[in-house]
Amino acid sequence: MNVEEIIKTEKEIPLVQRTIIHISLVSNKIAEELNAALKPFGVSLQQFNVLRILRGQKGKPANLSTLNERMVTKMSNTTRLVDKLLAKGYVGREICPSNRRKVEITITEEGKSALKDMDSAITQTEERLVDSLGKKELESLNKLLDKF
Amino acid sequence: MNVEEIIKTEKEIPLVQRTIIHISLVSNKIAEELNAALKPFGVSLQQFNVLRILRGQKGKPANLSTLNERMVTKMSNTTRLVDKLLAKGYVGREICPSNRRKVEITITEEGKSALKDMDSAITQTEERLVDSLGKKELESLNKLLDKF
DNA sequence: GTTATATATTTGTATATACAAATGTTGTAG
DNA sequence: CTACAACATTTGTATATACAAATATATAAC
Repeated sequence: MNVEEIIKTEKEIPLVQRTIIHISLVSNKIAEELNAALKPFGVSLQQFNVLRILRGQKGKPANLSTLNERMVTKMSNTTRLVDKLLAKGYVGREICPSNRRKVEITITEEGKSALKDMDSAITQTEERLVDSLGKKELESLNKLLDKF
Repeated sequence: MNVEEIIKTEKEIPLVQRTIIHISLVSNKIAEELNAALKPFGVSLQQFNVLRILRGQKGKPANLSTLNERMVTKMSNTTRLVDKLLAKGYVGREICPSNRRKVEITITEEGKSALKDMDSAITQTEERLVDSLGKKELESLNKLLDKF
C-alpha cells in the first residue's frame, strides 16, 4: 500500500500525520474486504461479530450490554443490530427471567450453521490481507499498535 | 492498548486475527479522538479533510471527483458533503466554464480562517495519539503497514 | 448533424450510526 | 410501602453512508 499514491499527493507527508493516515487506510481496506467477503451471506461485519460472540458463549445467553462491550466496533444501538439477526433467524431473544430489564440473546442452530460458512470466508480474507507479513512482522506490528 | 481487555475476552486470539482486530481498534480510537477534537468546530473529520485538500490546491479550484480521490476515506457521496461546507460558508461552488459537467469547489477566506483553528486542534490530537512512539518506531510501523 | 458512448454530478432510497429521551424494572433509603 | 435513583433496553430523530438510477454535458463514430 502506497499512501501517497492512494490519496494522490506528491508532497511529503509529516511522519506523525502519515502514520495516522496509514492506519486509517489499512483499516478501511480491511473493513471493506471483510464486508465484501460477508456480502454473499447478507450480513454486515458487525452482525458477524455478534454471532461470533454468541457462539463463544457456548449456550450461555448474552444480554445486550455484554454484546456491546465485546464488540470490536462499539455501537450505540445494539437493539437494532440484534433485530436484523432475529429477522434472519440467526438469534433468539427472550426476557431474562431473573431480571426482567435484561434480554437474553442466544444463537440458533441456523445461526451456527450460517456462521460456520462465514468463518471460512472470513479466515481466508484475513489470511490474504496479511499475506506478505511473516510471524515476526505480525508480532512486531502488534507490539507497535499496543502503544496506542 | 490492550486488545483482550477492550473486547473483554480471556481466550488467546490467533495472531492473524488479533492483528486485524488490533488495527481496527486503533483506527476507531484515532477517528473517535479526531472527531472529538473537531466537535467544537461543528465539522466532521471528512469535512475537515476536504477543507485541507482545498487549501492544498492554493487557489486552484478542485472538482468533486478530484476531492473524492484525494480523501482518506473515500465517500460515495461527495456532493452532499460539500453541501454541508457550503451551508457553513467554508467553500464556494461554481460550474466550470470550460466543462459544464464539472463543478469548481474553492475554499473561502472564512473556511481558511476556520481551518487554521482546526489545524492546531488536530495536530495536538495527532501528536498525543502517537505520544509513546519514537521516530524509529513510527518509521517501522509505516513500513509494516505498507505491506497491506 | 444524429446517435451512441463516456464523463461528472446529482438525486432517491435503503440502511447504518450517533445521541438523547422515553420506557420499564430493580434496588434502596426512609 | 412509597419515593427515588440506578440500570437495561427501546424508541425517536438527525445525520451519515452505500448503492443505484437519473440528469446533464461532452466526445466520438458514422
